[in-house]
Amino acid sequence: MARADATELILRRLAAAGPASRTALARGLGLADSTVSTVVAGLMAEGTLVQADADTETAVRAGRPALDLRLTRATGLAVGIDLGKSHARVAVADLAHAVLAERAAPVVPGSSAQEQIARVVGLVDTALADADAGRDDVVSVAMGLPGPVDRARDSLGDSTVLPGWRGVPARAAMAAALGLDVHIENDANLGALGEWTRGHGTTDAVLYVKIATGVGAGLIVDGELFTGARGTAGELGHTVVDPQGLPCTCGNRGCLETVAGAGAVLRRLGLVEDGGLEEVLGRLEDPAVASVLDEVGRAIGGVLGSVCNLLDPGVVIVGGTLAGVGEPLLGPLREALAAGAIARDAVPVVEGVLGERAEVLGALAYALRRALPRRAASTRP
Amino acid sequence: MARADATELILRRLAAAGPASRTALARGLGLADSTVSTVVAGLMAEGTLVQADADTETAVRAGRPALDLRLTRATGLAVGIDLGKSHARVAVADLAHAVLAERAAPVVPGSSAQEQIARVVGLVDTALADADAGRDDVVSVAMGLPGPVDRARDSLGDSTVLPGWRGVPARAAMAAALGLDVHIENDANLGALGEWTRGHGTTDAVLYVKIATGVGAGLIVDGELFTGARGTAGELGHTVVDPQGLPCTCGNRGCLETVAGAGAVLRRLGLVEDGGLEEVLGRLEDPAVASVLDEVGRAIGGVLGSVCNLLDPGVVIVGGTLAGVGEPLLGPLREALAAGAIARDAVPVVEGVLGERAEVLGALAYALRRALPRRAASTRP
DNA sequence: GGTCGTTTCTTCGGTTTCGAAGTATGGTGA
DNA sequence: TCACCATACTTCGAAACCGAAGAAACGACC
Repeated sequence: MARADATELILRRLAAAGPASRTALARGLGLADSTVSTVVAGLMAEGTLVQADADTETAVRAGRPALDLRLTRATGLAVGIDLGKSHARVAVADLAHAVLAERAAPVVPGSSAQEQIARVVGLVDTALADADAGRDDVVSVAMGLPGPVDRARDSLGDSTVLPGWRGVPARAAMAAALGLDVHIENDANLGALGEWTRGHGTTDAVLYVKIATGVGAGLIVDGELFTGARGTAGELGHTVVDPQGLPCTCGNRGCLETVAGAGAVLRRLGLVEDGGLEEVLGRLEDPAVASVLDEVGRAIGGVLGSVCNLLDPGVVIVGGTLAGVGEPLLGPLREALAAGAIARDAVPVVEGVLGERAEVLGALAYALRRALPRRAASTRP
Repeated sequence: MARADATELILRRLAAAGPASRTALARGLGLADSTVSTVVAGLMAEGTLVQADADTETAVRAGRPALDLRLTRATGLAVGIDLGKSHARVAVADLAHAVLAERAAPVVPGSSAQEQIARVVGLVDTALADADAGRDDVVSVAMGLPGPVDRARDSLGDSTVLPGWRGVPARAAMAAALGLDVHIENDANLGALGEWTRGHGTTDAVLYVKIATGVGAGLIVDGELFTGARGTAGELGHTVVDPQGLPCTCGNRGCLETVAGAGAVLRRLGLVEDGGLEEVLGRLEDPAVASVLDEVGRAIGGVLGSVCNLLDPGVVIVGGTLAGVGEPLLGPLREALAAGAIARDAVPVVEGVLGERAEVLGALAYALRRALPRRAASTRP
């Protein structure tokens, strides 16, 4: 609740939410129009801000058109990183929210944290080079990791997806390798942020469900990521759906992940993990595939019904690699959700629009939210 | 995010959080010490604030002791109301958080909303009279209702506990009967707020579970009640624990409420609803009772394990009439929760300290949070 | 009992922020 | 084409707020 002065509020807001007009800033920050005008004039004079071209897609309505302000490139860049079991992705943007570069590369599953960090650092440098920039230009970095992120230790909890990171102080290690401060966060949480930023920014409570190797969730409350007391919120995959079910890696029986998620789908179809998913996508007409997807959708939908009763989200966004199959999975999921929910009208379920980029772009959004723009000519002593 | 001036911030904070020193206010609100001093001096001069006696239980530490400020009685009173299936409770407090009066009365289950509203209005007037006050002195009222509170309609959703309220515009009806604006909220949510206010105010995310006739939950995030997109969050009782289980009033099978909650306990022990619970409390040694409580605790604990994986609360507080049995229920609950949770160390589970007063006091806390103190001598034109 | 350290509260000059009134810039409809 | 409306931005005097420095009120320690 620390009260910041108008200049800082405006700079942080522009970095976090992207270009906006003076009036929009005033309304969003609870400042007087006149205050914003005065401050903006100063920031423009020093070159921190510029007025965007007026040819933006202005909604056709009465009144003088608003002039968007955006942070210049001199205020810095933000970097988002998404590390998965077998891939790494990096995106670079300026503080006006323009994505300047994106890079991705495979990662050897099960390799050590050191190797993976080196790979990521290489990707970051390449992407920065693509954007004609260097690490010196970066003012904020965020990285997504598959597994519970323990805030107290700033490292990965027991992740079965990245075994090489056990005991590694993830945040510190990455920060040291890059020479920059790094925020770390669970990948499903970042996926939620990504999808929220590019589409459902107005919805009150958003639940993002990532159906990939495992099943994870991210929750956005009041425009902020909800991460729980220790930062490990979002573990949906180990909800027990059948106490007599198959044993799970977590030690319990009948977790959602034993019947749903890409891993379970491939196992039940007798496919290998590598490239198996592409085969599933190509065989959606196959009755065996359809039957498994139907069952998976129902299992997840059933759990989501109870979750919706408890949390009442405004929308459920489904992402992750398996979400790419679309209706064959989402249809049964919606049905099961509606059956389990008590509310008169069930929560809408939509497919994410970012696909496999949701997590990197979410990491980017996270980094932008925490970025403090560099002043072109700081007046501080 | 609307920025308010210091005077309003200070008044609202004192009403919401109770007496505090100048320095504490400055820190909590992000204001300069000098600003708070100036504003407070003005408010004291006009009689809105007074300095509390210094003989408070000051933590023994170095430095000049802080002087708590509190709102005078002239700034108004707050009223909290808790309406249950067969009871109504009312509490009156001043804006310095001193509870001035409490009243309770039985209500005929199943009676009409009109009758119940009349009963509540009578209780409010009696409690106000106890406090030597009248309705004119009240600046904020909040009421808890058992069932999902639909924000869009400001009324009770399909509540099986208060059938007489179906279709009644709860908020408007109550406001009209009292001649005062009234906030309405789910009772488990208010219980969460009550327990949080009197004990766990520092914990990050708090999950309150009310085990009464049914099973409900309230969640506090960032010091604020989380109510979901439509305001109906907290329905824990209809989480499916066994798809082949008993049919539930909600239309599904195997909801938590069919195996847990006071209703299920009494049914399984062959006891009547009225007064049956007292009998259970007196027969805790009876193996049949112990066995049922053990099973109920395990059922709730299992669900809470999954919920804790998803939400990672800092503490789980158990309240409601059935929580009064204590360890015979909480022990098995904790065990099942720990078994279902993936986190290294399980979330602590504690019994609420307010007992059956949790909901009224929560309503009071809710009312206080939304109270705007009356200025003794307002300077506005 | 006096000095020191610590925290709270006050004083005062300078800056930031606000509010009200006015100007700018586009649509809309006679 | 020209008043008229709606929204965005600017100007300027007044009020609110801040920061630094200092006074006040304790406990702790020699």
